[in-house]
This record gives sequence, structure tokens and C-alpha cells, in this order.
Amino acid sequence: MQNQTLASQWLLSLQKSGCRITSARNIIVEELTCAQRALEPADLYALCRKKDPHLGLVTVYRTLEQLESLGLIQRVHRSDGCHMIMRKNDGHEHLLICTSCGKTVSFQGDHLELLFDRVALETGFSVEDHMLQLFGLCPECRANAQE
Amino acid sequence: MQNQTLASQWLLSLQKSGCRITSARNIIVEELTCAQRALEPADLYALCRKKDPHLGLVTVYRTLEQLESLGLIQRVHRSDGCHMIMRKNDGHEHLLICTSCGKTVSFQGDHLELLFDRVALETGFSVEDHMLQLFGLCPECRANAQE
DNA sequence: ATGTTAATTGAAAATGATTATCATTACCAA
DNA sequence: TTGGTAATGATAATCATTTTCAATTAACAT
Repeated sequence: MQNQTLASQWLLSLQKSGCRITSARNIIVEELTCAQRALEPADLYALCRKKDPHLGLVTVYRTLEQLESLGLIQRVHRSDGCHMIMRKNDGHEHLLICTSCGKTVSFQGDHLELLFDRVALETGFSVEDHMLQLFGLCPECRANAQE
Repeated sequence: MQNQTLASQWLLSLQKSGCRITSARNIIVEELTCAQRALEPADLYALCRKKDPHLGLVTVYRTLEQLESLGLIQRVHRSDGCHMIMRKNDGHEHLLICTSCGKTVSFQGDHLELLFDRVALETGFSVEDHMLQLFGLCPECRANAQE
């Protein structure tokens, strides 16, 4: 179970940063680490409440804040809004998002440094960070669209 | 005056799409076309009210909506939020944003198609759109930071 | 120029997402 | 086991954005 392992890694990180391990955080981390698509806070809240109907929305927001400060999750940006959340894989990977079903896959962005260097040279800026996301249709949704 | 020209181009586009040219739209378009940095709706509102204290925030939102549907402006995404607006230059240009003063410059993203093709091949997705933004320090802010 | 008409406006209220407050609960080190 | 304290959830508060609606005004025909 890779997911369980990832979840326990996250919990360990939370613990190292001085947080306590609670049942609420267990559930939230479990849902986030096994999600195959980006979630909005409200989506995540709904998923977690299936496991514990008592869990509060505020706790979801607070846990997301901590996970973000630990660099374990990232925001997903879309043209119509940017409230989605997805686990961050190691290294500098970028997201490819299916615009139909929301499925999300990450990929390596090779050779982007060349572009960044060129832009820095042309503009005089120092380029220190970047954000790249791709949008398209996943294999399943392509098949459904064709039929 | 390139800015005036750009502003009148935008107004013409609005007119072609069936909108009326009003003084409120004149002011909003003027501010947007000459802005050198990304603006939040509230920033834009404040700027416009200097020219007409009577102008309402709702009108700003409505005009932004129309300009966006015409493809004349684009959203600017940041890690901490995505409420900013910037004029869109022609073609497929991307934004480079100064994290200190907000100044914004656009650049051409050459050879990105190669990367997109590779990702499409590896994942089975069809890649149909992308979003790329760079963050850094503009020449002025770099100089100030060094002193 | 003038009147007509429908789009546009701004004020105020409504909405929806996120954050702050606070008494209660529960984790965990001693 | 217990005590200190972080964490929780219900509620209220905040902030950005939308909706509503009566009054205004640009565009067009006369």
C-alpha cells in the first residue's frame, strides 16, 4: 500500500513540525494522499465526513494550511478559479489536468531552465519561480468523447 | 500614444460585441490598457474612482467579465491567490511577474510544444491548453535589494 | 434636435468561501 | 493517570463577488 505509506509520511511530517496526530488529521491526510484528482476544500470536507460525520469544515481548512506550509500540497489553478488542492510529488513536477473528469497526473518539465535563462537575459529580471500546468483530456475521457 | 490606440481598439471590440460605450467603460478600459502591473478588481476600482468618484465596483466586475469573454484580459495566478487581472497581449505569450513591485512583462514561450507533445505521448492525454507564469525580481527591485 | 427603447448603471442586499472566536475535547509527555 | 495545552467544532464575522432593481443614459430612428 503506497498510499498508506505516503499518508504516514505526511503524518510524520506533521508530527515533526510540532503537530499532534488526531483522528481528524488522519482522515484528511488519508483522503488527500489517495486522491487521483484535485479537490476543493468543500469536496475534501464531503469526503472526510463520510468517514466521520462529526468532522468540521474549519478543521479541513486548518489542516490544509499546515500541509501547505510543509510543502506537501499545492494549489491547482484553473482559468475560472483556483481553489483546488492536490498533493505535491517530490521534485519539480508539474500538473496535467483532465478538463472533463478532473483526473490529475504530474510530469517532469525538462529543459525549462533554458527558457527561463533566456527570458531572464532578455528582460533583466531574475527568474526565481515558475508555475506550469497543462490541460487536456485523459485517455478515458477521450474515448468517451469519440464514441 | 500606443495606449490610447489600444484603449480604442478595446472599446471598438466591445462595441462590435454589442456593448454600448459608456464613460464608465472608457475609464476602466483606459486604466487596464495602460497598467504596467496586474491589478485586483479592488485596485482597478480605486484607480477608476480617481477619475470618476461616482463609478461603482459592480460596474468594474461587469466590465471585467465582458473583457474576459472577448479574450482581452487574463487572470494572473499566484501561489497565494488568483484574483489579479492583466491585459492579454496578442499570440501565446506568458507572464513574468516581479514578486516585489508587481511589475509584469510578457514573453514568448518557444519550444514548449515539444514538451507538450512528449507529455501527451507519455500520459495518453491530449494536451489542449497550458498555463505558464514566471516569478522573479525586476531590474529595479534587484538593484534595491542589493544596495 | 428629439423622443423611444433597451442596455447600463450604482446602491443595497444576497451569496459563497474563508477566517476568527471561544468554550469544550482529546492528545501525549511526565 | 493526570495536567497542560494543542486541536476541535459550532457559531459568528469577514471579505470578495453576484444578484436585484429602480433610475439613468447611449444608440438609433424619426
